[in-house]
Amino acid sequence: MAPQAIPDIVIGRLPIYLRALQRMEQSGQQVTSSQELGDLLGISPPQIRKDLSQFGEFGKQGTGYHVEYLSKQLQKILNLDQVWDMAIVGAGDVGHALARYQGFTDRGFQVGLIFDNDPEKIGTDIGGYPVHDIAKLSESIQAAGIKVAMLAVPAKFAQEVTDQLVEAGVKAILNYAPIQLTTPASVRVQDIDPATHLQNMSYYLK
Amino acid sequence: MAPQAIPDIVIGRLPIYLRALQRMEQSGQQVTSSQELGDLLGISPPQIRKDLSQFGEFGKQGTGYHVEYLSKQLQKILNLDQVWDMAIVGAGDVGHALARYQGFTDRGFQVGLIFDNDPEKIGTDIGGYPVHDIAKLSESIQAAGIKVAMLAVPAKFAQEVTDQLVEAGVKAILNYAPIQLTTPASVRVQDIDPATHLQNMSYYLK
DNA sequence: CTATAATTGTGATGGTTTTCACAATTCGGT
DNA sequence: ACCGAATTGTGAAAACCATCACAATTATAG
Repeated sequence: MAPQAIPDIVIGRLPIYLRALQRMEQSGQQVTSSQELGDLLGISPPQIRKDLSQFGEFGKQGTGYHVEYLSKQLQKILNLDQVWDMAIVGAGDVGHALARYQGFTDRGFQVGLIFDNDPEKIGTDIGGYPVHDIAKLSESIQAAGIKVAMLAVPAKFAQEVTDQLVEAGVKAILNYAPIQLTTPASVRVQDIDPATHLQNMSYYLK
Repeated sequence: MAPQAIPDIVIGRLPIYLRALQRMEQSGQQVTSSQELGDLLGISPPQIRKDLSQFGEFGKQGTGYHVEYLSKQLQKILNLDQVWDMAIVGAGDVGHALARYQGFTDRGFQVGLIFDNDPEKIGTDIGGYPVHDIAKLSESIQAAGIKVAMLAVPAKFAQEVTDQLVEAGVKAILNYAPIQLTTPASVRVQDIDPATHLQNMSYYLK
């Protein structure tokens, strides 16, 4: 029998655990426990243990988890034992902020190519990367073997650009456009829309 | 018995429904169905019907939902029948992009106050709004009665600023800092961390 | 060396969420 | 006026997920 598939919801928590562990690593902490992680993250300790146990036995009874070891293991599980090149599509304010964001380093990602359709922007530098003509999107991405893209174009163009990304072989899209993208099941999409997140919270206001 | 509390997970889907409905409104579409919404959003039609039924009966059998009416109802449920003023804390790249983002209008939010601690930035204009000294954070937010904040400061300062926001009466924080914030239960937090979202998808790569 | 406290990994239990199936209703066409 | 197709709202069933409780193990202190 095939090793039981891991629920999406479990995968979604692993990067949260990893973020906390890397923070501990940086501060020199060597050991932690499901209790401590849980307190820190607002997640119940049994939940954390159960999530981790899906992938193996990483802890030691009575002692807890070795921070660096667990961190490395999670990185391996999440395919972060390599650095993923990313394409940024759209060199507006959001694309700009993403290109200059220092937080990708050490978390498994780096900027590869940036694209825009504005002749004024093409050829200029953003965050040290040249802006390429979106006309060459598919071609360049395919040539570079890029599998991950961040989409920061107006909603109007988002689906059309997505289709090109998919055609170019991109398998993961971080979507900043406030629109539901349609992709084949083999392509993952995660949406980041500040208004949607805010609306979620506003239910609880008043 | 108290009217059964609505699960968080249901609330989380309402803004998604609303976004699709507003798009339909803009394109002049007057009527939709759980089937059409489901196809569009990748959510099963019964799920959509059940979610909506938690709040009332908005549809008509045989016909579906009147787009404008349902949109208005969802806005009311989400407390979006008013415009919420927001504070932006941190006038770096992210704060900049948020201040200039045109997507809040018509979705229930608008920028109120912007803060930074950099003397070079204080007093300058971003997106038409003046940047205020973060030293006056609590005071100004309290005076303006602001309940919603977007946090775009370095991780290092995020908790400290959060404490001030909480003290000033902020009840909803959209957190762009890559760190787990600690707040009283009465304060909602939503995290936006591109690296975390990317790491989630990278599990499925390869 | 032993007792105690801490902690994991996990089977069993309980709770939540999603899906299903269908009665009830509406609309359009004839 | 009637029929068939479309669609909602919802109770019941199924699937999924989180919590609990505890045996097993480890470290520490006396």
